Amino acid sequence: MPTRIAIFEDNDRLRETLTHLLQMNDYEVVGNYGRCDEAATIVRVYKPDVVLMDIDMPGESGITGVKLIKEARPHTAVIMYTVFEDDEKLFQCLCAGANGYLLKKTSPARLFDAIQEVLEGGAPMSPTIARKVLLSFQSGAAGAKKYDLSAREIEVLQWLTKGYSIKSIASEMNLAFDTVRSHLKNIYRKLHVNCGKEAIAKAISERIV
Amino acid sequence: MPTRIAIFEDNDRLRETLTHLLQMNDYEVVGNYGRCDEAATIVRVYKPDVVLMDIDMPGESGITGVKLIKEARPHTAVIMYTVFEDDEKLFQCLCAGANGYLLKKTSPARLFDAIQEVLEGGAPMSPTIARKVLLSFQSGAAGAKKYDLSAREIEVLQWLTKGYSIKSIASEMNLAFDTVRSHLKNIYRKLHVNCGKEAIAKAISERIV
DNA sequence: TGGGGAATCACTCTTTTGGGGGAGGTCTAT
DNA sequence: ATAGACCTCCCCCAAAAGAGTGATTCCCCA
Repeated sequence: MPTRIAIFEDNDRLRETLTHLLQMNDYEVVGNYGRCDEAATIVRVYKPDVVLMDIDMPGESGITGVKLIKEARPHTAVIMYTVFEDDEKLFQCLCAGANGYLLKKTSPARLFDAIQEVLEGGAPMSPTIARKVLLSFQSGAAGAKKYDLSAREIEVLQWLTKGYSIKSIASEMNLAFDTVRSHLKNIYRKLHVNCGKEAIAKAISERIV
Repeated sequence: MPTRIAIFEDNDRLRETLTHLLQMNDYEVVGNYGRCDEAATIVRVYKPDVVLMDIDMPGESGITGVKLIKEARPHTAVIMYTVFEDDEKLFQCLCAGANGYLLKKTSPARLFDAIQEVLEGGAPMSPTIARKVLLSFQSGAAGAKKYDLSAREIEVLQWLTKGYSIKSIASEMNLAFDTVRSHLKNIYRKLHVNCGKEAIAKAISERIV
């Protein structure tokens, strides 16, 4: 049986074009919609295998759309299909559960590949997107250098981000309690924070450690 | 001029095969090595555009290899080429700065595509790898459900992970100081931690919030 | 050779946190 | 209606953390 596809895209012209394009290639388009407010109901009723989701639409955004679909029918594969390539929207989509992320400049051939890929459990992404995703993992030295942390300070910060108390850190590093505290004071100053909790939040979210 | 490629792979047979395969397709293999202890020097001297890097090798691992190469010559594109698809090794490679991650079952055609893709600033990944990467962004509800946190507790935890003090959280949420503390006590119990610092570390690294 | 940063440790003082209670209200499900 | 959750707030007390100040080494480098 053919792959069932639903399209959420507010540009009427593009939506129709996509629909025809897919139909000509033996896909079954089970619905095409200009907004995704009812996305949850739609996927429950029409049970698409794959959803192509735009981001910028009237009413609920495609980001919300992904959330709705993933809550309603988690195994539905959702491929974002958008012009946006800014980090903000990208990572919001990924966190919402998107299975792929294609830019609209993607060729039809690649679009078909992507649909196939996502059906096989992959995660199709446009090259620049994949790059952003991998870059988001880059860690360590960059952040530490940025804040000019010394080797010892980095070490203390690493223990801190594991949730260790000052006493425990001192014990682990074979240092006096006050020495660790001294390092921490310098760390807080360099990171522009006022307490260990902020330091942990900053260190982890900016991947300093 | 042809693309310059260096190969780090401890299996002699595979290494030779790869070398010939690449040479037959107009790539210039500037070196192939059975270990990556000297990777830093090698990339500095031979200036490859792309490096194919195995993980399991005698001496330094390929993960260390990526770090060395990225420190020595950051714009060198490194594609992991390995049989491993466990999360541990995968994310270590990505954090070390890998630009791509291919499983050894990848077809030669796809390998060439990947080299081209990484040269164009992309991030070639085998489908199952790409999937793991995207999955690592899935956040929120999953973790929160796992630890059975209530809506209010999640809200408090979110403020906490931003580094807010109890007093500030109370102020932000228009609650009494003791109410926030009460929520925190329950959060700590549910997360199996003993203090806010541990809670922040756990919440962020497990993407509970 | 003198300055400066890093690393080490010490003391005091105040504020913040965590752990232990308890208590009253709402809401839901049985 | 009764039990069990959340959510809300209160008290006490001890431990931990933060802020300020200062001192001693060691090593690098200008």
